[in-house]
Amino acid sequence: MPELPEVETLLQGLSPLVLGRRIERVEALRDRTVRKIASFEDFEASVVSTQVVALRRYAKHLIVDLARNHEFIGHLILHMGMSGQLRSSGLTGEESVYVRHSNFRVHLDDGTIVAFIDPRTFGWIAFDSYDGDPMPISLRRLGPDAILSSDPLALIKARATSSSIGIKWQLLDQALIGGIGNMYGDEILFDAAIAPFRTPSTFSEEEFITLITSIRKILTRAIELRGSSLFDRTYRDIAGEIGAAQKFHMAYAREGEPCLRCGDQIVRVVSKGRSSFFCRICQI
DNA sequence: CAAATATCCTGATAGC
DNA sequence: TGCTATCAGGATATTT
Repeated sequence: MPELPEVETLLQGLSPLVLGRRIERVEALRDRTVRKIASFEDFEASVVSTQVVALRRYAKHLIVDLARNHEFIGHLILHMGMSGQLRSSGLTGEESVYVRHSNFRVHLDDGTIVAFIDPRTFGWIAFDSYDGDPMPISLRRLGPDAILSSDPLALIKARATSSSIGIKWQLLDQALIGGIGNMYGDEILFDAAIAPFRTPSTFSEEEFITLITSIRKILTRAIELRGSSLFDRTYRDIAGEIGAAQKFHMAYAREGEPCLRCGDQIVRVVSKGRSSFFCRICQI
């Protein structure tokens, strides 16, 4: 389940492979993968023969800025969904991009092939034309990025306190703050010692500051550890290597195991169809 | 209008 | 052994 740290790791791996390269060909092997387009032919016409001039990440999205004749024309946007992976022929050979569920491929002018592999097809790719705003139109509804934004506290506090839903669901709301998913949501709340179902309207000023501190701390550490690869090893970087952040997980997927702070059992509570793992003693 | 729920999908796993 | 049922989850559409 690639969240912000996993997407940041993919960005680091992908950048040196594609920066400055020209897109020669794109292949869509599955209908659902390329979305928000009138037709694949339109999409193809938009991106083929463009040059990759920049790569960036916003929330859980990878943004590939494209130029034609040295003029910036738009962005390719990638969202990894639940099971999305990237693989490059330049790193792991051609056979690694021609695998089952290789749903989308880009062929570059140096022969490199980059594949988007996604069994559960919750991931997607889109193209947004440049319209004068550096933020692609598809991403403008997103809230501040969880780590790029210098001061998300002021931005989210007013909105969070005006809602009656629990903090866990607010952290997952990409329109409020971008980049946090179910896994890091639990890790952040454990670190901040805040219970997932607490409503932010009950938070003290200190608790807000603690929460913002934990968001930065947990996500930054996970980036340094190159993301979390759980038991199923679904997440891997573009070279196929697993991350190490899961070794530091204190709550997520630890149901029944002892809390590493107090020794009580970590519990799992399902609400709105989503699991939350937390410690009933440490998180209040 | 806000919040809750249904929906998409397939690999892994539990249970019989 | 091999089958079936269940589960996981991000974002969007639909319903309450």
